[in-house]
Amino acid sequence: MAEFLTNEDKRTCYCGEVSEQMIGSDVCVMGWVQRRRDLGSLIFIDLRDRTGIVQLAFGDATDRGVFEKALSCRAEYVICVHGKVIRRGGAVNPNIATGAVEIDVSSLKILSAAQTPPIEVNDSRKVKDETALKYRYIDLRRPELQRNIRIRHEIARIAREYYYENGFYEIETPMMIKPTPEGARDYLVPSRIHKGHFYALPQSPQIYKQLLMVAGFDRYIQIARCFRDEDLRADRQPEFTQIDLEMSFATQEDIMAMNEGFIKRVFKEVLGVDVETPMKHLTFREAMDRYGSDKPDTRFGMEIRDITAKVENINFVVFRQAVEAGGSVRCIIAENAAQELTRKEIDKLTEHAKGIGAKGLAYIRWVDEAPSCSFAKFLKEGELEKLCEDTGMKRGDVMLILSDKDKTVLPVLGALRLILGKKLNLIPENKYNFLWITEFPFFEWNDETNHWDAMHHPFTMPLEECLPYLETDPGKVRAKCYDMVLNGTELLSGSIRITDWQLQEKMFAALGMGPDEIDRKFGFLVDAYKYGAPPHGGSGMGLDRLAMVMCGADSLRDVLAFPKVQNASELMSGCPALPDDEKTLAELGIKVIETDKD
RNA sequence: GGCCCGGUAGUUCAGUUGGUUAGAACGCUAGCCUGUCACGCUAGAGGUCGUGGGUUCGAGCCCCAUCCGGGUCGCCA
Repeated sequence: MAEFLTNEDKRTCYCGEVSEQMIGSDVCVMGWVQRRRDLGSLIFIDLRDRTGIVQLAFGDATDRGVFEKALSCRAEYVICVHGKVIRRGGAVNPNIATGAVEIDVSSLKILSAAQTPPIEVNDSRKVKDETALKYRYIDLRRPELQRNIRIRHEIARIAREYYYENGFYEIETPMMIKPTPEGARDYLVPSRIHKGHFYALPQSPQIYKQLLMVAGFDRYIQIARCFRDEDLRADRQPEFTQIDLEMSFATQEDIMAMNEGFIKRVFKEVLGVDVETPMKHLTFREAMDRYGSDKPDTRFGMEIRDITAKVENINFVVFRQAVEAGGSVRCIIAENAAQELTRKEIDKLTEHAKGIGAKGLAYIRWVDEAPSCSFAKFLKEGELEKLCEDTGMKRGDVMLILSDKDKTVLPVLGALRLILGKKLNLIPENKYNFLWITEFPFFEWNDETNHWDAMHHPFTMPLEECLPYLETDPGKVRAKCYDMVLNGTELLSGSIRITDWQLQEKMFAALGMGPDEIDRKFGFLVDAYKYGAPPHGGSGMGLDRLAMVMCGADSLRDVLAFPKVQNASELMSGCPALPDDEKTLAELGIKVIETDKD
């Protein structure tokens, strides 16, 4: 039978706060039993709460009843103790903050007698995700997760403080909105009153925040929950949080600077790291050319090089065909990697490259006296040596060469670059490389639907200089759109919005929407811009991703309290689920149809 | 939807060419122990080998199917 707290049980401090300054004073602490060490007539209990651990001591002088209770304590019991802080009788434990002191316990209440937990609360004992997530409420007690969740809280707190100080209003936008077929799949919520109709959960507060600018609020911020019904990744959850903002009468530079200010502050306050601002800028084109990615990790080099001109005299049909088809020949050079990158390893990389769209991968590997080359038989005397010399390839290096359309060559080399960076340990830890990527293409050709899609979203302002190409050459149109990238992770995406309704209609038209469709889907937005709209723009920063990088975690799961697994279910509660009474579905006018698994 | 990896005790794992009663560590239970802190020592309990089917004299191991978990490509305006 559990004991209860009374008015005398007032916690005086957290476990991790008990210090040498408190020696001699009476304290009351509460928490979970981390471990009990029973030495016979001497018992020690490590008591844990969110701040850390303090040792409780029970011995000769301890009241027998209290001693018996201490004896009965097991892992994860929740207890409340009163006692006196004393210097430790034995050795100091340098591994914990409270290692010089202990509490000589005078009373103990067992508030909850825990069953033996299925998993241990211990950072050093790795439990597989499946089990850990099923018992998430236990796993979350681990110091590492406690710390991550706390850091996440700090980020959110600092965001609010910073943006409030800068004149932003926090305004909530609806969580139940109109479904749109554009972009990611919506999560749908059925309407009881309007049978057969659905609300969508927002993929972002995009349109509403723009309307808040039209409404004159000038500066808006929201720590906004967003939903996308797409497949998960380590850095992608179906439900995620953005630090979402919008500013009126602001330029792209103003918005970037505002975000930089936040990043500078949050890194300083949380990690003690000074972030240099203004951050470096790279256009989308440059990023693709040099790193094969619109979110390059610039913590290491190995940049992509265009060697089309250097191989034009080589009579290798693969290169020739690619160039004739409008493509290019490009390479990355892994310096001093020839020992590690064996023929077998290169074969693996080739397979990987094929898996992501390349037709093949050529290489030069220079380990012995003379370099070996996958297309040697197509080379004339001296050509290989000349190629090495021209590209600055040295003995000990490996060059990976790809020839195809740029659309294939660049991302594949970019992916190989990242794999090699990790494999060859080229990525320094504790380094934070921030970067703005700008001038994204507005349109992206969709091979499946055979029309242009908006790369960012259709409310993005094109660069003025690109307006003439809108109808003639959409592929050339670049946008006032910017991503903040940190160590290869896209942290933020934002843009200046179109505030001219006629231009907005033009953009919709370029995306293949007829007047009726525009009116049906976005009529209210176009209308809004007819009644006086300030120029404005904004951004959404991934709070989860920011927390992930700041915590040094590999997965969003490590910074979310209750994450979902790969198939978008949650293992603890077992959602999603079919409502278990028929009335619920009937009221919604919904009938579930059994389908074959496809 | 594709590809790759995994599923054996409460937990993390080992398990040889298919061969006796499936092992270890930690955890758990009991006993002993006055300075431990991953306490120590002694003893003990604990297994539908993810599930279903097949091959075989015999399957944790081989084959087929399926479920679950992880990574990734597609997808993510």
